[in-house]
Amino acid sequence: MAYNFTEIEPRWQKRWENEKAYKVKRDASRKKFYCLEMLPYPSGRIHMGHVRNYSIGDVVSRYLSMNGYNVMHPMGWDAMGLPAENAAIKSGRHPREHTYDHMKMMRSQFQNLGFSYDWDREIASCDPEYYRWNQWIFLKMMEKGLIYRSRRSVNWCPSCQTVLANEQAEGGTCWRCDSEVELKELEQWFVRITDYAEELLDGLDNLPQWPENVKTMQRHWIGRSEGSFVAFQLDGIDKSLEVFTTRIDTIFGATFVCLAPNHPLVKEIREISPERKAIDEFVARMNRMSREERRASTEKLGQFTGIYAMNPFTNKRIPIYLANFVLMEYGTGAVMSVPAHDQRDFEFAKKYHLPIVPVIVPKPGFQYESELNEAVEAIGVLADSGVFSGISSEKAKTEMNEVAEAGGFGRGAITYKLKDWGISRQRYWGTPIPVIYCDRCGIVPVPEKDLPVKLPDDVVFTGKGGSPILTSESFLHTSCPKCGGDARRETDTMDTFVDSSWYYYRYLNPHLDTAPFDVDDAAYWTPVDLYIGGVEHATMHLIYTRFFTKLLRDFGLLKIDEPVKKMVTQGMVIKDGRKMSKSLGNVVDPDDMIQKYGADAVRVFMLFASPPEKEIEWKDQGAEGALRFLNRVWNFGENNPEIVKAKQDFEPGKLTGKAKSLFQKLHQTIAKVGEDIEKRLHLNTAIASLMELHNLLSTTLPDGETVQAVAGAAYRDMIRMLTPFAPHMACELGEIYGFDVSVWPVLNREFALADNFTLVVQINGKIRDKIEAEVGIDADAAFELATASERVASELTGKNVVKKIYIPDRLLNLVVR
RNA sequence: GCGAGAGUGGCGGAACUGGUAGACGCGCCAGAUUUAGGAUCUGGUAUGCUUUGCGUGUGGGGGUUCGAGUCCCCCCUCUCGCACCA
Repeated sequence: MAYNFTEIEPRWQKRWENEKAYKVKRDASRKKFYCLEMLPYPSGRIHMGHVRNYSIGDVVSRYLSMNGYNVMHPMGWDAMGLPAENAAIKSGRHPREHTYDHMKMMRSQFQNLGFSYDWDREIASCDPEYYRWNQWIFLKMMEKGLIYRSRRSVNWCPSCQTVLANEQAEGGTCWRCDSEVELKELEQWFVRITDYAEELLDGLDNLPQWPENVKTMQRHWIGRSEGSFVAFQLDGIDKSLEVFTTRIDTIFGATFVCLAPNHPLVKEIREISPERKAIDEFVARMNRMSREERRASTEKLGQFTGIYAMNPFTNKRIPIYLANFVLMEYGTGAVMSVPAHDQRDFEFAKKYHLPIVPVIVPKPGFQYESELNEAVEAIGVLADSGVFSGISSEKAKTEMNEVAEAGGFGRGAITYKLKDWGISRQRYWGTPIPVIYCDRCGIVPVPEKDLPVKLPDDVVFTGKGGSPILTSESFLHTSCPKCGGDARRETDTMDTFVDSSWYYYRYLNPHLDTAPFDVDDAAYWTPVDLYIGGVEHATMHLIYTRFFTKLLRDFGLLKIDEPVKKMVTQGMVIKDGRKMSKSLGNVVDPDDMIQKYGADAVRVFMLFASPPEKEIEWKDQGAEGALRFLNRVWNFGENNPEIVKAKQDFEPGKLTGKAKSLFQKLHQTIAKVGEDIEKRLHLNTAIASLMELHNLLSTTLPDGETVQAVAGAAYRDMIRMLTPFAPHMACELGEIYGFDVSVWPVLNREFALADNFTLVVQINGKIRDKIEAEVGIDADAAFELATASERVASELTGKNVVKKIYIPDRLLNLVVR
């Protein structure tokens, strides 16, 4: 019978499902492996990126299971979020129905690919039994003082009267009605992730198995910087203004101060300023500028406020400006400007004709020109800096911090670019934030026993008039847990990044109703040994999830500091050199491909085309090639059943000739495939070496019983090694020919050693001959062999061999003069 | 601009610690089989030349070394990330 994947694949899929073939339990007697892939958003259809991501994880899971590991390999759904809510606005269907339909469709697509998930552990983040633990964690954080409320601006559509997500406000207009989007400030909930900034940064050093680029991106994202806060007294009002600087050593060169246009002090300054009108105009102008406009231009724009500040070190009066390049989000939203030593300040000073005073000598003997062309940003030795003149920048930083601290006008400090995590969303399809507002008691957390706070069903999805939750009377009105009086529920829901920050712990006990997960199970299964997903999550998700692990550890639930031992980011699947997208019309549908080539061939191609971290270009011809390979393997069995079933009655040590080299190749392949999967995850070369083995097997004509017996053994082991890649076909072949494909072949390195090698003879580094030689010969023997070659000998006549370099079992290089 | 990574046949890629560059596959060419096509099988496939051989060749230039795709320096190109972070 020809290889018929259409019949074979569904049959095995059904069998795996019925047998719960991939169900796992905690088992202290076995070594565990937690293999995790990023859970998908249930969009309804899987795409090639999913196929690739999950195929990689499936190979590792199956391989390690075959090697005796107790492998946890779960799957679930990142099921909350905006798309379902948008669909509800369009169709009127409840997001829940929509989402569960999608999950069902995608689950069956995953099953069509033959992935080895323990479906009994499936989770969906929209299930109240899941998100109640988001709420539980929120309450714990509240208890620990890690939650606070603050104002933050959101995109607001004045016509729909609703908050818009960034992607709904692209281009500055509302996605539904095209009105111009405004910024509106709302009270929102924040998590103090910055309390963990230091640990999140330092922890990166303990993750040797994470890609360097991901760690670098996280370091930049966290953005630690050491510097100083310094307060500048305002002239004329009893107020001071705090700046952050990393270069307090240059403070004697500070000739002005700049504020972010939205700095809170601006309101007070304008009251007393003679420049009030100009200030208002400038602020309005800045507010009109969109994010893109700001990003596009590096032109320095500023406005004098008419007010002055006192430099606490020089006691000189310097002007205060508003400047477009000062960001309210970072530091204090105010900077001291030292144009001689900071390029931005320099450009600003040039434009507004402000004095430029150098106070750092970068190198001994350095002379400043009368007019600078650019700022001198290097550190060096201080000059014209009062008592600090003559000391180094580094020393000055320490001493000036001390002086500032003693004088009560400053201190050394560390700031981060990482900001506290705003988790409020004015949306329906998310986890309700478990808080109640009472007129008498204020903000009251929902008691643990009342969890989960479920999303209401009596809501209307119009896309107008704020969050749909506001339309639910039953949800809105409640009683205060403290005083029992009338109260109102919080209507904000959580950012869905909360859901995905800890889901892999819930897989351990998806139905536990007394805790998010069992502490002992966590001690056994965690950390995740291998996590595979897209690089696009290098910062947000992968920082949040590290943060949650540290939180849960501090709540006493975990004993680990980091959630993931080895992280792998896989590259995109592209088509015609471009990202697959609906608008380009180049989307390849996995279902179509499975139908055409079978799941096994699709998997093999996806893994064979490229190493995981690289981009991969989908090509039908590539999948055809993979199918051809599988076909050849199948047909070998079909055409040679007596070989495949041949008994393994030979002594490996006594093999000779073809039988011996085939057996060597087999063991070389076992070694190679194992290493490629385990150490480097280079599944492409693993598959290549299986192809090589098959090529040798099919060209080694079975002449004689011993060769036949070895060929049979080689074929069976080859099928076993194919199981992680093409599980349906491998299982089918195992069943047809009656051998077990659930155990990985045993490697014997001794058998992998060849008897002969090709001795490469070089003269002065150029290859002059290649000679068959016995493994293990010494340099003299190699030299003798080489000189016995006519070609080498002719090159040597009349010349002296100055040096012989022999690399055992590889190469002999003769240096000749 | 800053940071990270990558440049190897017609294409995807291999070469793991400096030691035979191009494994494996795709495509292409030739042959076998076939009425034909498809499928399958066999062989070939970096490049130049005066082709039993010799030379050149891993983005370009230099260097270290007996020996460099691999290490070092300079330059070019591309991809990704960050982007006025004081």
